[in-house]
Formats: sequence, C-alpha cells, structure tokens
Amino acid sequence: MTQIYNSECMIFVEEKDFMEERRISKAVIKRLPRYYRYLGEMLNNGVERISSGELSSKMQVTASQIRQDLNNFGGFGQQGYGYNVKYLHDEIGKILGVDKMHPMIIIGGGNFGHALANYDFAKRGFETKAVFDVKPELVGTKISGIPVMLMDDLEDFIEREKVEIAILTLPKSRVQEVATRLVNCGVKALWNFAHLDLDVPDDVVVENVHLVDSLMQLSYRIVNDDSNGMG
Amino acid sequence: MTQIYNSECMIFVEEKDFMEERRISKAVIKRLPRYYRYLGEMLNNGVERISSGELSSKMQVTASQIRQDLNNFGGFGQQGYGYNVKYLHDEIGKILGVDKMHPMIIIGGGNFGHALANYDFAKRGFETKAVFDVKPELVGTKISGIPVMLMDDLEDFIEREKVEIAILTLPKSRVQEVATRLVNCGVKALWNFAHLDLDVPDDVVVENVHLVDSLMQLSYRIVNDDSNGMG
DNA sequence: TAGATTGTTAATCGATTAACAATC
DNA sequence: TAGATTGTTAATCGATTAACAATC
Repeated sequence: MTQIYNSECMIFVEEKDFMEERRISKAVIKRLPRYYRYLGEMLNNGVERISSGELSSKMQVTASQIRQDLNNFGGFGQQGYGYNVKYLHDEIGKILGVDKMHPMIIIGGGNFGHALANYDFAKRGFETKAVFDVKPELVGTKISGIPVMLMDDLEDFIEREKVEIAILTLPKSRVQEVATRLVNCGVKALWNFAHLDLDVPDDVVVENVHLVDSLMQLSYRIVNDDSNGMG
Repeated sequence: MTQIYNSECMIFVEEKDFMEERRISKAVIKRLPRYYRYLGEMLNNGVERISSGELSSKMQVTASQIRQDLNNFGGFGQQGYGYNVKYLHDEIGKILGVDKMHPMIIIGGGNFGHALANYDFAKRGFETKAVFDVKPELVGTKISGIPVMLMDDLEDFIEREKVEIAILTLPKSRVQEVATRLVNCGVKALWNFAHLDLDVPDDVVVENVHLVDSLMQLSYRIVNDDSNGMG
C-alpha cells in the first residue's frame, strides 16, 4: 500500500500499489467454476456472445454480481456487445489454472480411490498418475489404466513425476501422518476426502470434501422445512 | 411480524411473532456439522465441559462467532461455566436432524454408487435402503448388504420404504429426468453428484457435490499462490 | 447516431467481530 | 462473594445489489 494524494476530496487515501494483486474473496472463487461450466456448455451449443443479463437469468444470479465478479480479474466484455463466450470461457479457464496439466496421485485404493481413479478429470487439466495403497496384492494392477503403487515408493514417485496434488481417500486414523509426509516432499495441494481437518503449513492448499457435513446440511434443510413465511 | 411498543426509546419496533422461527443464514448451517464433529470427538475423549474460548482456539474460529451461531437456536450454555459437551452435541444433532433415521436410496450403481453404498452413513442417521441401476445383471446382487434394484421398481419402493433422500450418481445426461421422477413420487431431498444444476420445485432440497468445481477451486489456489502480502 | 451493455462507483444489505451487562 | 463466561447489543467489516456514466 502507498498513500497517494486524491485531489478530489483533498485527503490522503490508501491505494493499491501497481502490480499488487487484489485479494479475491472466497465467495468469488467459489462461483468461478460454475461460470466456467455454463460458458463451456454454451460454447458446445454454438453460442457466440452473451450479455451479463442473459447469463444472469440462465444462472439465477444477478447481472451485477456477474459483472463485479469478472471485473476482479479484468474487463472481458465490451460495452454494447456483451461477452464473447469462447474468450470469456478460456480466460476463466486460465484464472482457474485448468489450461495447464496438474499431475495428481490418489492415496488410498478403496472404493473412493477407485471411483476417483475412474473419473475423467484429465479433460479438465488434472492427470492422475498413480494410486497408492498399502496392500501389496494390489501392486502391479491398474485401475482404468492408472498403475497402483506401494506407499514405499511415494517420495520417489512424487519427485520424478512432479506431482502437485494428492487426493486423500484413506481412513481417518492415517490421513494426518500421510499428509505430513506429502507436504515434506513438496506436494502443494491436498484434496481431502477424510472427515477430519488437516494440520499443514500455511503455504499448502487444502480443499476438503466432507461428505458427511454435506449430508447433514441436507438433513438440516429437510427437518427445518421453511415453507412458512417468505423470509 | 407484529409491531410492539418499546418503552425504552418510545418508538414502535418490529419484533418476531412468538413461535415464528428466525431465518438462519446458510453460513451458519454450513458451520453446524463442524461444531457437531468437534463436540463428538471431545465427547469420545471424555471432555465434559467447554467454553466458547477453548472451542474457538481448537476450531480456529472466533469465540464470538460460536456464541452467535449457537444463540440462533437458543441458549445452550451457562454463564461462568461454558457448555456441557454432551448436551450441546446432542442439541446440535437434533437441529441437524441426525437424531432421526432418514431412509435413502442411491441411484446409479457405478463406482461412486458403490463407494457411497459402502460408506457407513447409518451411524449418523442415514440408512441406505437400496441401490437402483438400469443394468439387469446387477439385480438381486447386494453391495455391502444393500440390495440392487431395477429402476422399474423405483416408485413402488420409495412409497413402501418412505424414502426421503435420493443420492444421484448417474450420468449427466440422465439425471434431470430421474430427478423429476423422484420429485413426482414425493422424495424431499436430492444429494446430487452429477456435474449439473438440477431444476426442481422450490420445496425440494438439493445439495450439490460438484467434485470438479471443488478441484478447480483447489487449482485456482495453487496457481494464484498468494504467499505475498498478509492480505 | 441511437441503443445496448459494460465497467465502476455508490448504496444497501448481511455477516462477523467486539464489547459488555447479566448471571451462574 | 469474586471470577468466569455466557447471551446479546452495538460496531465493523465485507459482499451484494443498484445505478449510471463511459463507450462500443
């Protein structure tokens, strides 16, 4: 931050330094993948341009919010025209980092590990390089083309393949220990499916998928059915 | 709402009618399962009482927020003492509706359907009654004790077993059609794993688990590494 | 040019944090 | 009782919505 002189109101105001990025709120980041998805679908349907107003009614958010969200990252539209669908889609892709490949590994060869290995994340910029498990009988097998490896090879493999993301689908009791091991050998991001909050350094990114929490929110809304009043 | 007389400041203010529930914000509801989880763990560890201050440092949220959140639902604590862990845990359980059993079905017998069928949601108040699939060869088999059934039996089964929740793990192309079918025979809540926003009546509860969106948020945070500045 | 629609500032709304009187 | 800690009101902060000048 630098204090710069604002001639308009004759006081000093704080302004961002040139080149310093604005802090983007979590709420905005959460909405980006949804914009990306809708734009991707329009692109598939051959839609060329879209206004914030049209997108607004499709997505059930205000046009104002769409314009505000996008302008956190720059002006992607054109007055009187709107947004070019392909351009905007690709730009959001770059913001999200899905224009680059991110090497991933899955830790835990159970049901969820299996399901995630079969999921085609590759088309969105995420390539699953291996599934790690403790059971020696699984080693050498493949899950939809992805090799299963032993935990002994973890550190070597991560270094060799420059793994960025680890998907954690192991039992609660073993997750923290493995997370620490991963962090120690340079994994930047953990996608955590265990029902547990991980303790990792600040520079490591953790995204939790707490299914039980999600189901409980669903349950809350069933039980506390607010059909009364318009709130 | 009723206008009641406030003697203090000599004006009329709006007050909630007796029995009318306050609208609870989504942010609060989202935090409840986490409180429930931490309290459950303390309970297992034999902790009897906890203050908002202690819980605050354990959970990395402000004590103020904890007290505000809880007081949306009533006063569960005692001045000078704090909160009784078991009591608070059970009360939040009731608020979330996990004190009652919720009959569920899974639609889609693929990898995710399998993984979810194997997951023990039952201990948290959710009982999976059946897995539905289109493949006739699966019918009659069981997935960890849960029978696999044909889609033809869907409506009958839902009525007979009073199914409340349907877990949707089918291909994108078929989800909306099935969702509509479920809503038409009285299912109250959909737990949607398809990467698609469902169109259902307002009184039907939808909770989305958009894994790709979650992964993209992770990706955003890797790419836009904000190690600079303290924000 | 006139009409449309953005980018952006200002106004509003809601959520979080701070403060403190009530009370166990 | 004195100390602790809640419940709750007030202050602050941030996010959403509205409005409109800029401009294609």
